Amino acid sequence: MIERSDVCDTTLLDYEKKFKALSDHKRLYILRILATEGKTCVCDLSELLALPQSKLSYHLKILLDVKFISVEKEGKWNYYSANPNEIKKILSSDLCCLFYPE
Amino acid sequence: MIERSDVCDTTLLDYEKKFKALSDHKRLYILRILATEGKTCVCDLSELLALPQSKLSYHLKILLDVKFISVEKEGKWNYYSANPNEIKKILSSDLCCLFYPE
DNA sequence: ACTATATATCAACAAAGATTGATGTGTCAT
DNA sequence: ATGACACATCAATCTTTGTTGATATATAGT
Repeated sequence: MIERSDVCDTTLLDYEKKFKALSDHKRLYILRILATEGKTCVCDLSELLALPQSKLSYHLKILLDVKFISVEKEGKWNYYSANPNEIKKILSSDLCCLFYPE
Repeated sequence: MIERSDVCDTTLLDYEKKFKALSDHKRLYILRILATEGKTCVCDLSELLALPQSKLSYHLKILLDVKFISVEKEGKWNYYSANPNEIKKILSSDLCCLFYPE
């Protein structure tokens, strides 16, 4: 639970950053794919989303920075996956079904 | 409740817009003031937030567009207030306390 | 009608974010 | 060690947002 006393400008800046990460439909789409498909490597994502690799890396980094997703390195591949808990901290349970269908 | 079938790209574009509205700490701050203080006119907001009128109007419009706030005209004044329900549709209950302290 | 106040809107500019193509780095197979 | 692949990062550019100061509109009081 967030304490009222935490709700200072610094906190607002943190949330600004998180909402900024969500304020792009490409990134929302990426999140949805990762949430529903699970662990996925960049090259597969690139195909699924029809996004060039470099653009994808750019957007993945933004989502990574605010911890909505995380990476695991396995040999040549980087597997990305969604962090349900971080997402659920922010979004209403109704909205979560955008990413996590019942 | 949002149906899985609604979760198409058009929907994502709608959410993109809502998150964009939240992705600025000035606007988050405006929301918080409106949520806690209730109905407030632009001139009072301008003082409370130390924002010039024109900048404030710009940000209010963005919040208005996505229905997080609404206006009532009364004589010379425009009174803005937060729309708790619209905000609660989007944000987790934890996060809502950013705006609506228990 | 005139003036003052409250607010919205506009045009010019500045700043931040996104896209593109190229280059760099690490890993694997040969 | 060489070549191919997976990916990150970078610099240049383009696009979108935000800011500023000025102007426009509406209302209220005199």
